[in-house]
Amino acid sequence: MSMSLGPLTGKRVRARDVAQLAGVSRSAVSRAFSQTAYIAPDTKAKVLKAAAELNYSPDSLASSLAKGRSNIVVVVLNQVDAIRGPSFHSALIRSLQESGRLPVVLSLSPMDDGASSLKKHLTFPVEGLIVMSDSVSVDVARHAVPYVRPIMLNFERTRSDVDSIVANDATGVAELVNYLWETGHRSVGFMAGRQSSISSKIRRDALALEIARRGMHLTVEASGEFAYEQAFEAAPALVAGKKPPDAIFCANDVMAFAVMDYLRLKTQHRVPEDVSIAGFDDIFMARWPIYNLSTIRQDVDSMAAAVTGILERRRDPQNRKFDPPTMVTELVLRGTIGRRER
Amino acid sequence: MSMSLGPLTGKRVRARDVAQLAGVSRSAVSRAFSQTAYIAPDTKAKVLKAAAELNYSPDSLASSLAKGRSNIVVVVLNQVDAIRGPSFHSALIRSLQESGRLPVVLSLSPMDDGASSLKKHLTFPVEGLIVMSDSVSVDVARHAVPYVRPIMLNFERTRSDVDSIVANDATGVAELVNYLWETGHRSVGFMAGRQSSISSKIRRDALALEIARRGMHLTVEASGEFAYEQAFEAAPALVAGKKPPDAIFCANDVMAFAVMDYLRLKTQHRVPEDVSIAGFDDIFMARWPIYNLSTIRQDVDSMAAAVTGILERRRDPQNRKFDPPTMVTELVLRGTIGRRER
DNA sequence: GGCGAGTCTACACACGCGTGCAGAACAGGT
DNA sequence: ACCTGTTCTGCACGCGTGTGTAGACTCGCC
Repeated sequence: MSMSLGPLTGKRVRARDVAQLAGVSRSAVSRAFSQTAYIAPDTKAKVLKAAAELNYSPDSLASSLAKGRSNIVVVVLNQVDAIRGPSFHSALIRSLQESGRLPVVLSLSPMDDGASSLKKHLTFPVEGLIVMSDSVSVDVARHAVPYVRPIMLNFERTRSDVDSIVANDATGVAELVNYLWETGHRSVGFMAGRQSSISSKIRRDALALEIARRGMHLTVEASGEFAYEQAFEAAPALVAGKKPPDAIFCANDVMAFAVMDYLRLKTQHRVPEDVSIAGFDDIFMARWPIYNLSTIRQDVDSMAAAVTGILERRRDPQNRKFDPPTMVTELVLRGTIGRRER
Repeated sequence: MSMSLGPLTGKRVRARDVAQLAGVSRSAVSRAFSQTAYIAPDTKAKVLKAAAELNYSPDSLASSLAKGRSNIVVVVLNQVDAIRGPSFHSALIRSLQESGRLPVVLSLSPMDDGASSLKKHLTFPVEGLIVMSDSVSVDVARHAVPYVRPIMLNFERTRSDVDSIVANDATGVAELVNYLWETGHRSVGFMAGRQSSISSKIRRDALALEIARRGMHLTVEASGEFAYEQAFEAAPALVAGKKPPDAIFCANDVMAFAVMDYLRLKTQHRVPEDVSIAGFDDIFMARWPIYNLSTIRQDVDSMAAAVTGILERRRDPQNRKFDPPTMVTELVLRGTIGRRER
């Protein structure tokens, strides 16, 4: 299998080498690899045989140049583990490459709004631009690659010149509140994410709405910036009163871990006997027995597939408008939500 | 700032557009953006002004094609959070892009050795190939991109046709063992990573060597596959005897968390009073107060910089041999290593 | 054998850019 | 005024591939 090819063997093999070996013209080689172009079956077979022999495949970049259609998709993020955790990043990358696209990752500094860095680095034609960073605005994205419709995954409000996935966070939150109600919880605290984050706002609004509908009470709120350290610092405020809320909902899982750790390390409150905890995302650590967190799951694989689906539809530019895919959330019940007898 | 450019404004601007606006030839535009080519200062200024006006920068892919030198670097991994955690991935991506390279991420299925998938996806010229997956062998990497010297970060044994970074895991482990010795530990258990992983083997060998040198005892070993779940399952074996080891060293942090969680959830052993725990990597969770893990840190930023440095040196192909950069590790002492009175 | 219809191949150009080379423009010296 | 040297620009070709088009070739029929 590994034929021990010497040190850094020669140059890449080009179409003309294959043509020479197969005894045909270079353009015949090109046609053999094209889906649409016309070519006699036996010439095609001859070419493919020679190509396999030389281990040739067409240079996809030169091909992009010639066709005027690139297969490069740029994924913009701040940190790999920012919004949906590394698992979504993995799923997205894999989905892109399995659909024959080339994922290029662009990582921004935490506070970079991308205005200059996007234009500096995006000096090549792209098929798509996927923005996972919530510090990059729609305007910046549109301006950085004016000839393409960006796919915004930071949940900025929908605009016509932008594609996005409608993450149905509100439904998931409603489901959670309903379960909390049924299990006897009446007062709820909320740990918010970043101020600028739309998803944090969506989750908070849904929480407030559903709570009000049932006559429950949103008793206390704090902001944890989506990060463990800040949430740990902010946690005391959530249980400061004489009576802590029945349950605390955190805008993501990591902050839920911080609240749990604060409660067990610094207070006498037990989870879930005294305080119930719920998170959002269902990252891999939520299943660890020490947390065993009840949370709202985003299906990262179907989200990634949805992104690829958008790119697929947008290949035909006359698809002006179509329904943005809606992502379903799932309430995952583990051990951090108890029952309150009434 | 955001001048509300209409919906999907026209095509990309090319060099000839700039040339026309500046009143020069297209090649003058090209020269204006070149570092080496000769051009009169005022023509250059004229061109750059026109370029700024049109928001132009040269297509880096077409440029690669023309120069016969690509700036694309492919990063191969299994999962984003596989070997060194997402933080190294972030650091590497950023280091690459800041050095003007284009990072393309290729994510393999967990068991994929890459033999076919690498050849299928790498259909374009690359400047470098960085392999972070330990399921991809040197031979596969060499064969997938025969014209380039891969940079292997899975610590396979050094070969002349491959570049790699010498991660000085052994020194870090020696430092740890020395500290364990000084704090009175005499018996040590080891939680290994994957069988196939070279880094796990390096760490185990270093541990065994240093322990033997001091007349300490490597009393028990288990394998946790670098993963929390498997480590949690394997943890009982480490403390099964009538007397658990004084300390347990885990080949990475995540497995250390699993062992700690097992001990506190399922046994009476306290950390660090009864059993000391040490990990490897210093991922962000190691600082969480519930773990507060003593561990061996890899400096992800300098590792990433080292990778970029290798690419830089290899731009000149006559640099046949140079010393591979050595990464220093640092012993991070937190709360999971206690003192044993003797 | 000649001729028309049909099938396929090779030529040539294009994609956007880098760069060797020839020659234009210009300055300075005699 | 003429020559030499220097400085710069534009022409033209090449990077590897896709594809419209003209024409070569085959085949069948009269």
